[in-house]
Amino acid sequence: MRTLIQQRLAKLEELRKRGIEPYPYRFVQTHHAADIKAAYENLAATEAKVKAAGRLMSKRPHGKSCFGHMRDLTGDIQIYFKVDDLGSERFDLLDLIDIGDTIGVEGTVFKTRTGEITIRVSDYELLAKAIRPMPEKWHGLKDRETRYRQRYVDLAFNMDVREIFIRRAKTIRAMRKFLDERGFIEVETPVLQPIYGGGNAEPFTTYHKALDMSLYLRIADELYLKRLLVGGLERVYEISKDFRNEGMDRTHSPEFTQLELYQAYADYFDMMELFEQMMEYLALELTGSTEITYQGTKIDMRPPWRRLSIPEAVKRFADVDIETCTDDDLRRVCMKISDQDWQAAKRGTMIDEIIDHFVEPNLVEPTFLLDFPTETSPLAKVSRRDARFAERFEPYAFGIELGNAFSELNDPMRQLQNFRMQREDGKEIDYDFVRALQYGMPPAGGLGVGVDRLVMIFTNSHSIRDVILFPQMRPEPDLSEEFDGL
RNA sequence: GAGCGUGUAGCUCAGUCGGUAGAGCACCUGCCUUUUAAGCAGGAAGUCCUGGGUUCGAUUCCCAGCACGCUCACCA
Repeated sequence: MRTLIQQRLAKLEELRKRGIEPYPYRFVQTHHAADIKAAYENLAATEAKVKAAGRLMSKRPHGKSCFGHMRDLTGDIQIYFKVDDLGSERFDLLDLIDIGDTIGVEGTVFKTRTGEITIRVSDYELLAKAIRPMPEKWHGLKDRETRYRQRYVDLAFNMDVREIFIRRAKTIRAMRKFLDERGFIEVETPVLQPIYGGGNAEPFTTYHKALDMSLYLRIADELYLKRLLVGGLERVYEISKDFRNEGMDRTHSPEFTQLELYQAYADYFDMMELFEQMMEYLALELTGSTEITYQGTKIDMRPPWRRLSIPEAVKRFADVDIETCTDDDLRRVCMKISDQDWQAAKRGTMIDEIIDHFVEPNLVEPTFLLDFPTETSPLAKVSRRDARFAERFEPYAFGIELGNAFSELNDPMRQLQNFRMQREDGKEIDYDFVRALQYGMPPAGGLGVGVDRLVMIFTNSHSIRDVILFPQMRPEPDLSEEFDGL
């Protein structure tokens, strides 16, 4: 390692000695690799000069000529250096250019005997010297730890990883377009919150020096967005980072992206339709088809999605009738799942447990799971059909929970009551939110969507870490000694 | 938090039933003007994750730790 870096540093010095700046300021690109391939016929016929830039990926010297591949945003293109074209001084200088260096080339386009489109370089320029050795050309960088920690190397060498993040950007762009077209206003609400709410998750805590107060990083945007409905904004959404101080696994990251939207005068049925339509729209925008294959399973996103009530689902997958069974019956089922203490557990908590364990894994085809127990849904309206349940649903596909939605509770006194129940579990009440409801919030449907999870589905990624550029990691051992003596 | 797995050259990986380690690519030195996982010849490169223990001797066995992965638990 040390010697490899030293060798390259020596080349860097040699370049400077020959009056070449290894880190110049600017290069004007006229074509990307993909442009050149697309416009090949014309470029070759007119012998037009192209200027392309990128990272040198391979180098195959043959005495007085040299082939290589260069990679830019759009892909790879072969480049060909010849002593006849460059003169011996410029040609010999190639010895000081390493794989991994960023270079700019100028030249004409031709096809080699084997038919590969290639730039015949008439002049070239070093744009940035790389002094660290690159991963292997054939196998690339595989080590997951290095890929996550040094995502820049992962992106530079694994084109499919780039593709994931490009598609992620497209997903979010399409989401915005879909909502903007329907009259939604994009807003920004506080990340730093004095009281956290809108979920039951554990928050991250931080501290503001000037105000001498502790603050929470938001776990959800819900309570602020609903205040905007009180203010008359009618349709709002926010795409934001939320933070939850809890375990990590393939579908949970402590820092994740959520879409939350609220629509006045709508209920949760409207949210189901909106969600279905959005998923169909996204699938078509991203893949051109409503059929999505994820980890080997193919499903069709086309509306309408299956609607399955919790009582039905539990009956079907766990063989328990929660409409007639006693708390003790539920307790017995929960005991089978895990041997923790269920004696004091609330009915809603036990039903959640049964859903997690027996129902979720079965929700592979697109499904709305609806009518959750009221105890675990304090921000939702009670069902018009059955007062034991809330008008709430969660959309599922491939067994992954993709969101959460309700007919939003807008009765201030009932909301206060629900908050007071939660306070028994040590949760602070957001009185300002209740005050806002006292001014009157229109009836509304609300929907939260896990953006990272959508991206997982649309990119066939197994883990949420694969769709987050810099996933959270424990610190690596001290790097400073790698730099000692440099 | 628990169980299992992984950690060896810059990268991808072998290997040592306990005797201080190998391959391919990358790197260095030669030769080669349409090659392409270029080729040929020669060379250099390792704290075998860390710390203890057993042993004449540990990269290998044992214990503890660290990092990462998978599964489970936690998570409205």
